[in-house]
Amino acid sequence: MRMSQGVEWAVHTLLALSCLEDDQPVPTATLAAGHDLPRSYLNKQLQRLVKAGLLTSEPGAQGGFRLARPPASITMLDVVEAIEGDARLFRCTEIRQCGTIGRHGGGDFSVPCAVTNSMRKAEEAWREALAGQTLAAVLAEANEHAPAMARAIRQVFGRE
Amino acid sequence: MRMSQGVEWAVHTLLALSCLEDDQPVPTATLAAGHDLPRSYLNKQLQRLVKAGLLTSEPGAQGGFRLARPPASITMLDVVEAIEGDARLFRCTEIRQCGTIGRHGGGDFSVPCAVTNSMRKAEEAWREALAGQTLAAVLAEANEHAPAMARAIRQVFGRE
DNA sequence: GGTACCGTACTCGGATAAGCAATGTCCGAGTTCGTTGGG
DNA sequence: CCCAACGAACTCGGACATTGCTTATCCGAGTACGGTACC
Repeated sequence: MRMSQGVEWAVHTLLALSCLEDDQPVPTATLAAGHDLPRSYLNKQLQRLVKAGLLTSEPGAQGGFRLARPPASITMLDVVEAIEGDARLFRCTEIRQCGTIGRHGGGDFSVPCAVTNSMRKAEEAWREALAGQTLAAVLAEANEHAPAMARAIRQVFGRE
Repeated sequence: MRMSQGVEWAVHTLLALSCLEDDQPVPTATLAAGHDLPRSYLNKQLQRLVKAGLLTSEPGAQGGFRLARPPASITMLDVVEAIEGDARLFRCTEIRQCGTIGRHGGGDFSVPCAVTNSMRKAEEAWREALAGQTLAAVLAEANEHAPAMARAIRQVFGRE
């Protein structure tokens, strides 16, 4: 049970895009070089962010990606769901209904399984914690310990 | 990012063992038949529960597994960690230090990455929610909608 | 000189392989129980 | 009749294949820009 590495890449890439003050798109190659990531694979993650409505893409020369929404309206949950999908961590296969116990135990199978309920509660706590943190908040915390980063990004991306 | 199916098996198996009132061990074959699970693979999960101190095992004829602690002192987090390991969902690879941005951005790399902090907070909320639910509580909820289950389990396991 | 056309370079996008962990299966070491032979 | 030794059956435990997903890569479709020929 490990989160895809693409989530880390996506968040850092979104943070970098958040530091830009203009709206010019940034190509995958530049974003990948920004953190030494494989270009083509990063591109796949960015495509997912586009499908989720977090980025917009521009084809052709001088094309690339740009934020579709302000960082304050993008939550960590948005990013995780964009990359990982909205499937839940715990998938109930209803084994309570199977086997000798399931056949002889009876019970009301229309109500959710107690095990599933328990797992679902914990997962909701996780999702709420993710939804409560915006990209802007994470960026603010990052800037505390790396105040020069935003400007460096603009320079590396050829914005200044 | 999907939780191993073994977690579901482990919880249901622990619940079944919680319904027994004596301390006689139950072999893997019986537990597997209880929910129509592959016997050998379930055995692998049970081994992990033994290593985690949730079960004790008895070799030889009339051997099997029994609970090592009362259900009220076993939390959902214990079970998840026993099966999945204690590794965190999000693994930071410190890409903030890599690439053109990492090299030019500077900043204090001794403090944890802001992205990691954000993910860690959410994960802690998840773990606390899991730790706040005991096996006994889940069993109580299950008994509400399946009051005959406990006795059926004892019968199927040859206890009555 | 201005404009329309064309070629080139660059971009995203999805289709296509490789690696690794989760899943599933098998056989061996060890223990208990029943049996049998002896006292 | 009681006890000890033996054999067999049963159990866990870990080593060995297989599947699915994550990771990684490549090439094609489409677009913007620069140059060039024409009006």
